[in-house]
Amino acid sequence: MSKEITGRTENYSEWYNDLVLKSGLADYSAVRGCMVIKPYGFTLWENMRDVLDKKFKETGHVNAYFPLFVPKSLFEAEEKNAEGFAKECAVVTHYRLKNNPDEPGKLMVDPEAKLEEELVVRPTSEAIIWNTYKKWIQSYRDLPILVNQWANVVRWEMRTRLFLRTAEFLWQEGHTAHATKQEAIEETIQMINVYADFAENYMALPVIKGVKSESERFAGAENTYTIEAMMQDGKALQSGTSHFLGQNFAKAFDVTFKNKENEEEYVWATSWGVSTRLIGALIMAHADDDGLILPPRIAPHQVVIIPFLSKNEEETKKMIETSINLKNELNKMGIRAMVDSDETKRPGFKFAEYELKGVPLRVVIGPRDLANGNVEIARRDTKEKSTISIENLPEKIEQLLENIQQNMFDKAKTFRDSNITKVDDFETFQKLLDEKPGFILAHWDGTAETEEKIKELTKATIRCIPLDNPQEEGKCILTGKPSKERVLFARAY
RNA sequence: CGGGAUGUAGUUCAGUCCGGUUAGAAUGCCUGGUUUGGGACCAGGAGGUCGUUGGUUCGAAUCCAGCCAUCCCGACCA
Repeated sequence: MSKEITGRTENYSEWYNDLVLKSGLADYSAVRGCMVIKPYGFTLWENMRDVLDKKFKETGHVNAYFPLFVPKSLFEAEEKNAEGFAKECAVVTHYRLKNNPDEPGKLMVDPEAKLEEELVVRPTSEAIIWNTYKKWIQSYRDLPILVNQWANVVRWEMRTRLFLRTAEFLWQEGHTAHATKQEAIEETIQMINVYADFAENYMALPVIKGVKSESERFAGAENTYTIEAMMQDGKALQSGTSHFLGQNFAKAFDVTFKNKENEEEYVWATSWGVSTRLIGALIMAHADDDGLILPPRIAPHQVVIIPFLSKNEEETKKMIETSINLKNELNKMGIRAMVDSDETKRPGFKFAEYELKGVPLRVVIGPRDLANGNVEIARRDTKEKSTISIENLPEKIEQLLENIQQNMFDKAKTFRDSNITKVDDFETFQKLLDEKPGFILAHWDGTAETEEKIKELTKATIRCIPLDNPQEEGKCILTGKPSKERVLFARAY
């Protein structure tokens, strides 16, 4: 009642904003395009981060930290990369403020304190990292270098949206250096697989793995792998990328090593990243008009236990006790459970509040339940309520959480799959994008010109060329030229 | 960056067109009481640099200009 959420069908954008703000994930800030990630949102990010970090370490990576600032001369060294990001770089030009003599109490940039060389606020860290790697690498024995960093980056976007596109955002960026091309390519593929595994098994977000077309490729990369997810409005969201950088950065930063044959060679590189944008994906893939629906594996709270308070003090005490015992048992099993015994809020209010926050499972313990040895359980994903015996409750809850996790994935996958259509003529292609938004598999002649033209006509872009794509003869949807496989088209965030 | 809209109490908004006492409502908040199986009720109370800076005026939330922020559409975006 107090927190009205705009309906999904009414206005999808407003629905999204309402959810982010009212569920307590994030807030706007006084800085253009920058948001505050609130504790609830940050806990969610921490959970995602912890899972990913573990996976990175399991695959041999270590964390490090590189500077926020990149001297302009370093930044521009890899030309394509620099050019790709140039338009959205924040630049530090001065290092001091001073009192404004014309306006007492106000500060001004001290013109005397101009930097000799401007510092670019990193939009990504390849430049500063490869400049560093040059010092670290002399021999094949120094390779591979498998480093990741958790950091913030800044991209001065014209139009921002909470989590999906903000001027500053949090992410991780892996930067690896290898002795052979083969090894670097394997690394690139390994990491896109790590991302896909994370998206599907933790975020319950089905993704399509693929390769970017040349025009959608990361600036400075030889090849970009991507995972693409479908949102509930049928649009695609690029959810993670892994780049094979070839020797581009090694050449730009003169990073060479002596191989076993005592020959000087350029180092092979990869980089890969996912960001807080994933939280946007989570919302748009799963949430409904009542609020967020978070997958149990990363939800800040997996279970909320709400004791009903009774006039009978003794009874109330007992319900709270039972609640806390259950919480402790769940915690012991590694389940993130909380008790809300706040007397000042009524149960109905709490129900609505935790539904808004997307807590996967709600356990209600009231006098009636207590007397019968039952509790009421409500799952967020299906909104089903059931009364179950208190016997073996923790085990049942554990099972239910797994069930919810799986159900969320299945539901999202069914939705996605039913919104992927094979199309063979351009008229249908155009019509479908407007009438039934989703992904379209269509033939493409492989040229950037055709891709550009299709984008102009339909606003749809090639999201990726799926991996393990079935090969089939066909004709380009636009030009009719021969094509050997279908590629994935969609309108995208 | 272009077009449109908005900015008044924690929140949502009225008041602005047509300047004039002490700026209102709902909700939220605080206190007390009654309540409690799906967003409770009664009584009392606190809470506002009207986004910001400047201008016009005897007088500005109201008119004008700049700036800041947000939303929507577009352009742009690995």
